[in-house]
Order: sequence, then C-alpha cells, then structure tokens
Amino acid sequence: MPSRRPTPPSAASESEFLKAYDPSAFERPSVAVDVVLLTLKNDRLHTLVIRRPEHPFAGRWQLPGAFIRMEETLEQTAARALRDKTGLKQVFVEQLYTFGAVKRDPRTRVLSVAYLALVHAERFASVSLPAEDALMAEIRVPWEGTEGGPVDLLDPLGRPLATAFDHRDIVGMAIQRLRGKLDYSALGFQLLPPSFTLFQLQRLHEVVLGHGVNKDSFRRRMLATGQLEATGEMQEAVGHRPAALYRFVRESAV
Amino acid sequence: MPSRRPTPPSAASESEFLKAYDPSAFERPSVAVDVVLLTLKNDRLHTLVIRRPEHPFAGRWQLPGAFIRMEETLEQTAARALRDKTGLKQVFVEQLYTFGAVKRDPRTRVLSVAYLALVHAERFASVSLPAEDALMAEIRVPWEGTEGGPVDLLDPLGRPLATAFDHRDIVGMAIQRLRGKLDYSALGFQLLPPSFTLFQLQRLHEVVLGHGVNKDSFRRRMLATGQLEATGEMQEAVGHRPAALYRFVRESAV
DNA sequence: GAAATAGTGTCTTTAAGACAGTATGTG
DNA sequence: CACATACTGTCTTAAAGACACTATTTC
Repeated sequence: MPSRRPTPPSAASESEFLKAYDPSAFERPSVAVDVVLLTLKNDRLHTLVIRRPEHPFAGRWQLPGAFIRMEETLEQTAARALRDKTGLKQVFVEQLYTFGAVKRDPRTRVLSVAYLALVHAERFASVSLPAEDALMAEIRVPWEGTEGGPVDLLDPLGRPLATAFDHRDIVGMAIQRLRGKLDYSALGFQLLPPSFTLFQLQRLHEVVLGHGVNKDSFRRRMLATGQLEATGEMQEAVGHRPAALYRFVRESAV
Repeated sequence: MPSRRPTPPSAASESEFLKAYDPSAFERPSVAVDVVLLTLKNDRLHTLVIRRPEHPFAGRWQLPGAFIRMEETLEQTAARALRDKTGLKQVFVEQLYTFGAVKRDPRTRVLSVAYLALVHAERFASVSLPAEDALMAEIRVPWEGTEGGPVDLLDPLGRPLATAFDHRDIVGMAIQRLRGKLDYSALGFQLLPPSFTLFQLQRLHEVVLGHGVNKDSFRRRMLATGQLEATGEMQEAVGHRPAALYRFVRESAV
C-alpha cells in the first residue's frame, strides 16, 4: 500500500499543517493489545503463551492478543483477548507499556499496547487450554531488582521456548512493573486466593522479587498496613501448626 | 470510511480467525503522540500548551503532539513534536500511558500515546514561543500523593485555561508519575540546571510532591545516595551565605 | 550588625533486622 | 514425642525527624 501522507510545503510550516490536517487522511499503524497473564504455580511465576500457527514466527510462542476494534477501549480489547483464549472474565488488568519499534512485526507497522493481567492459581486451574496450542510458560528473570530487560520463557520441562515478536521484552516489562509496585500497592493480592496465610503472602513476595525477605519485619509490616483482616479460619491438615487465614481489605479511609 | 472489518463466521472460531488474519485488513485507529513538557518556573510546575486554531475544540489549549509516521518510533514522534513547537532537541522523554477512550477525539478514533518530557528552566528560557499560540501553563494539582486524576491548567494571571480533549487527564498522569518516581529515580534532576544547591533540590521535591520535606533528613538522604558530586563552586551574590553547588552523577556500579 | 540561608552535632523516635523461646498442629 | 511451621517478645541497628547552635555572605 503506497503512503498517503502528503509532503508538507515546508518544514517551517509543518506544525501548522499537521494541526489543521484531518488525522484520518494519514496512513495509520495497526494497533494490537497483548496481554501478560501472570499466575503463581509451584512457587514460580508463569505466563500464558499461544503457539503461532502461521507466518511470521510460525510455530513460535506469543502472548495472547487481539487487534483493537474501532468501538472498544484498550481495556476491552485486553479483556476480549483473555476471554477468547481462556474463557476467563473479570480478570484484573493494568496497562503496562506501548511498544512501537518500527520493525517489531515484519508484516506491517503494528503497535502493541501491552497489558498486565493477574489471576490466582486456583482460578486459573479451572481453565482448560487447548493442549498443543497454549501453555503456561515458566518465567526466568535474568536480572535483579527493577533493572528490566527481556526474560526467558520455559516449557514445563524447563527448556527455553522460542518466542515471537518482542514478547520476551513485554513479559520483562510486566515483571519489572510487578516488582516495582509490589511493596506499595495491592497488586500482589491478585495472585493469591481470597484467603491466605501470611507465609503464603511472604512466599509470593519472595518469588516475585527474586530474593528472600525478612520474616519478622515482613509480618509486622503487612499487619501494620491495615490491608489484612483475619477471617477467623485456620489452615487444616497441613502437617504442622496451622496458620491463621487472612483476607485482603482495601485500606479504610481516615 | 466504511468499516473493513469482516464478521467472523462464529464467535467460537473468532480467535482462530483473528490469528490468521492479516492485520493490515482491519480498520485502524489513528495514533498520536502527545507530550507533557514540564519545567519549573517561580517554584511552580508548568507545562507547554498550544492554542488550537480549528475545530474540534477551536481556541482551546492542547498539549503539543503529532501523528505517528509509519517509519518513526514513538520516541521519535515525541521528539519531533517537541522540536516543531519549541526548537528543543535532546530533551529527556519517557513514555507515560496510552489513552484509548473511544470518543476522546470527536472526529475519528484517535489513540494518544502520552510522553513525559522534562527540561530545566534556563534551557527552556531560550525558547521563543509564538506569543498568542503557545504558553507555559501553571499546573494546579487538586489531589494529594499519587492518587491521580485530572489537574487544572492556569494562564499567567492564574485563570483556568479551557483545554482540549482529555489533556487535563494526561497532565495529571504526568504529575502522578513524576511524584511516584521522584524519590527513587533520577527523574527530578532533569528539572534542575547542571549545577544546583541542595536547597534548590529540596525545593524541587517540595514543589513536585506538593508538601514540605524535612530539611535535615533530606540533605542526609541525598548526600548518601552517591548521586551528588560537589562541583567545588559556590553560589555568588545571593544575599546570604552561599551554598555549595553540586552536579548529578549516575551512581557508579559496585 | 541585621537578615537570610548554609551547614554541623546530637538527641529522640521509629522501623527493620536478629534471635530466643513458646505454641500447636500432623504423623 | 519428633517435626515443622506459627507466633510472641525483646534486643540491636539504622534511618528519619527534631532541634540547638555556629558559619558566611550581602546589604
């Protein structure tokens, strides 16, 4: 398709020209929404990937995604992509970053607005994935803290997966965001079932952050946030002293 | 322009259909990059706005922006928009958020990938803006902390400006980001000249955060970061004891 | 010397880390 | 009763806040 972008009369007047110009007359990029669906499984972070059936990157693995429709918001596109691949509805999603490298898709210019989605393991267990076409890939993070960068995705046997497009960078951005916001936001609770023990919460933090945390101060700090409320229930049949169960409650206003 | 998006044969097979479909066959949104150019003036945060000459929102004020070109990255579009409006080059920019409400532009579907840009006042002073068409609007933030939400933009006489599109939300997102990252990143130094006093740095933090900070611990904390290096110079002719000048240096690796 | 901010030293308060010791389930 | 983790209490250490006091410059 030839470019329909006209050449402005001069560089100096270009900004005036652009302001006056109807945006629909410019050649437009395609816009996709790609979703990093994270969950915790066997004390490891996993993300949903789909096998591409076709060129480009045929046979390689990509994040679930969809092209944006003219009548839906970006969040709705993200929700639709998730619903189509997993059947899940009402999943927590948050916008991550928009990837705009010129050649990131070899076919044509495609921007990707990436979203982070979080579900807890019990909820994800109800999803039946098409056996050959989709899997939960384990995430291996080759950097520390919130340094950022691409991550590795592993199949259930621990072998690296061949991935499509810049999707290893997108998952890397998801980990960077999750690590950065874990301490001061309620993001992490989305990865736990509705009721959980303090130790499960601590293990979640350790898995996400990639290092151990001090048990005593972690418990003190979490209980001091006012975000936790004892359910009154206890663990059962756990082979040791059972822990109290808590639920997450949004901080009450002053 | 009629929609070119074909109706898939059934909802169940839609995801298969989308995967196989060439993205260039879908109707595409327009994509603009809008830039929040922040600077510090008279101990207040200001952002560059441009008067719209035409419908929609004729006469109202908008952020500098440009439609993305097929051969340039998002960062390049942001840099071009800044260059066209101000002549500034080599400005620090960081992606903020992508705004995708369906009706945010009444003409057609336009996504806006918003960027945050930071320059220090001395540098911005060299810019000559077209008197009637552009101004630095003072930002008034009606919320605390990193709560977020739209902000108010004021003209030089302190009167509220009528703004276009969702640009008050975009500037709000810029403030939220700046407040959130000020403490643990080097973002703030972009708003100061190459050499500055600890008091100027403190004042910057207070202006951005919207509240006073403890002088003693602020000085201790800043000097302990290893990000500051004494230039050996002092302030001159300041009507009181002159302070030592520092420059920002990136933390050296361990 | 008055005004104004720079800079130092030290005490108090608070949060984090360390660690000892007791508690209570399952097998 | 052995084991494993839950939970409490207290001491130590590090950071933040408070505050008194001294230091320099311009006017």
